[in-house]
Amino acid sequence: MPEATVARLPLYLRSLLEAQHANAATISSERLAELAGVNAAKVRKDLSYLGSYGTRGVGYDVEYLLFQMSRELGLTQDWPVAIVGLGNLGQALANYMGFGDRGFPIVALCDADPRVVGTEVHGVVVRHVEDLPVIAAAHGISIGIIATPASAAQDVADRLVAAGVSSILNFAPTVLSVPEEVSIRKVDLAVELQILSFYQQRRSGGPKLPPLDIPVGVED
Amino acid sequence: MPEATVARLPLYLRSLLEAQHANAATISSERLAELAGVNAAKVRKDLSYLGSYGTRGVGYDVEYLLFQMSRELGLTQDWPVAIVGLGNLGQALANYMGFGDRGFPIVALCDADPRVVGTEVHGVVVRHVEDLPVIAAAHGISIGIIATPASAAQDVADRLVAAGVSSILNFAPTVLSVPEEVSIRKVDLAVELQILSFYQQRRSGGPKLPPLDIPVGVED
DNA sequence: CGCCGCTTGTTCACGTGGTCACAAACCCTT
DNA sequence: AAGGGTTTGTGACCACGTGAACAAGCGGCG
Ligand SMILES: NC(=O)c1ccc[n+]([C@@H]2O[C@H](COP(=O)([O-])OP(=O)(O)OC[C@H]3O[C@@H](n4cnc5c(N)ncnc54)[C@H](O)[C@@H]3O)[C@@H](O)[C@H]2O)c1
Ligand SMILES: NC(=O)c1ccc[n+]([C@@H]2O[C@H](COP(=O)([O-])OP(=O)(O)OC[C@H]3O[C@@H](n4cnc5c(N)ncnc54)[C@H](O)[C@@H]3O)[C@@H](O)[C@H]2O)c1
Repeated sequence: MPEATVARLPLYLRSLLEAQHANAATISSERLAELAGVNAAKVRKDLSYLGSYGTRGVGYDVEYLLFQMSRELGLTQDWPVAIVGLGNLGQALANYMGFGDRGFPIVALCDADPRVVGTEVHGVVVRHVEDLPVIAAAHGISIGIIATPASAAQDVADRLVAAGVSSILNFAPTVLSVPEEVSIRKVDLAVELQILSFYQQRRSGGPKLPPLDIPVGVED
Repeated sequence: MPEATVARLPLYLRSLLEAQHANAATISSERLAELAGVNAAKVRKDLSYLGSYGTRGVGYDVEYLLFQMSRELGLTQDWPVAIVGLGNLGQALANYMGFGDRGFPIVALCDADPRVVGTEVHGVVVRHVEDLPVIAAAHGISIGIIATPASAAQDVADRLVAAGVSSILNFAPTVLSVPEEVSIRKVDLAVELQILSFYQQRRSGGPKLPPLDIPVGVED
């Protein structure tokens, strides 16, 4: 299945939940596309990777498609999550209710700062990052979230991998190297803002300054 | 310039800053590729969109490339940012130092909850979201961050657009519709976790259950 | 029972992005 | 001054993802 399709499945899932909430029994690819903000043809092609679960002339059965998609995304089981680094961001994540509700219970919190270790966040006691192997094994943790400063991120990633965690979500602005069999995804807010800045300046600044593509043939 | 290239420029920028920090005068595409975690040929092609700023046999002048790239990304000026919604996430973002340092000062905070309005976060007083037009105009805000519940996100987006904001970063798990001339980027943590879950189950669960692509000829 | 409108699933053409490979260009050494 | 080693910039090719179009299939209606 194409990576691009996988990345859209969660959007469809969310849209299906909305449709279900609105008591829709079936949904057309066009409506689903509208809810998910994509092209209808793309929706049909994506869904066809899951199997032929639609009915021509009718659409897709919302309940059934929800079940199939949840199964495909691995959401029929819970995936316990550990958060490492409980600063501003880590605490916000730990306090967020939306994860546990959706099958990603936050069962472990780790930090290296002795002032943070032992405190309680959202009902979970913060443990020392050294204890990761024991904690991970005890809870069957397979997903880890890194919310430490960039300087500590690679070390934390290594510890997570050593503890048997094979999926990592990284908020630190740095490139991590992990074994091939470990999935890694990154969320970098500074990058997002800079991308916005690029297009913003394209629009407003426009070509005020000359392109300045005159080569730097200066030395002579 | 290809969208994919634009999305990588910030990575190169960060890598160049690292190189600069390590007192490197020049840097090769290969080294830069290593730091940014991409292919070297891709680096060269990406950089060639900025102009021919390299020297064959030598590499790229770190300082000069930093300047050119900052200029291209619009980072030679500050872009004041407003955050709307100061719950868990919004407060974490407001307290984060990394944005102001990199040219994205957080100059305004808005919320709708009267218990939050008037409080101070990281030295900035939270204003009511109704006042957005005045606040935005006063500070010249062009970038807005939405950190409200999903149910309020579209309303907030409309308010931001009405206030003249033309770049939006959305943390709420919902699809927003905005005018064509407004850039929008979204960060959805639940989606990221679900993508990880998909590959996790592919690895661990593997094809334990049969593909189950037998059509649902059930009703009879 | 057959026709008609609707929606899916799939095919095809296209555009974008990624990778490879190599000539051109540069520095340094001799 | 010339040659060797190095690295850029780019052209060609390939893979992937996207969007449009359409036949096949389904339900409902007359
Ligand atoms: N806070 C935000 O809004 C925000 C925004 C964008 C990016 N980020 C990134 O997210 C990361 C965390 O940001 P933050 O504001 O929460 O930082 P923070 O400094 O508030 O918190 C970092 C936490 O990590 C802990 N830590 C440090 N080294 C550790 C180690 N080796 N093992 C375990 N824990 C360790 C610290 O004790 C601290 O509790 C940073 O990389 C930052 O760049 C944060
Ligand atoms: N906190 C997290 O770690 C986290 C993780 C993933 C996604 N999110 C998403 O980020 C968003 C914010 O999460 P949170 O945990 O901070 O939520 P929260 O409930 O803690 O805070 C939401 C804030 O938005 C304010 N608000 C509500 N309606 C508003 C309106 N119309 N105008 C202005 N402000 C309004 C509320 O008063 C509140 O202060 C949510 O959409 C959530 O799904 C948060």
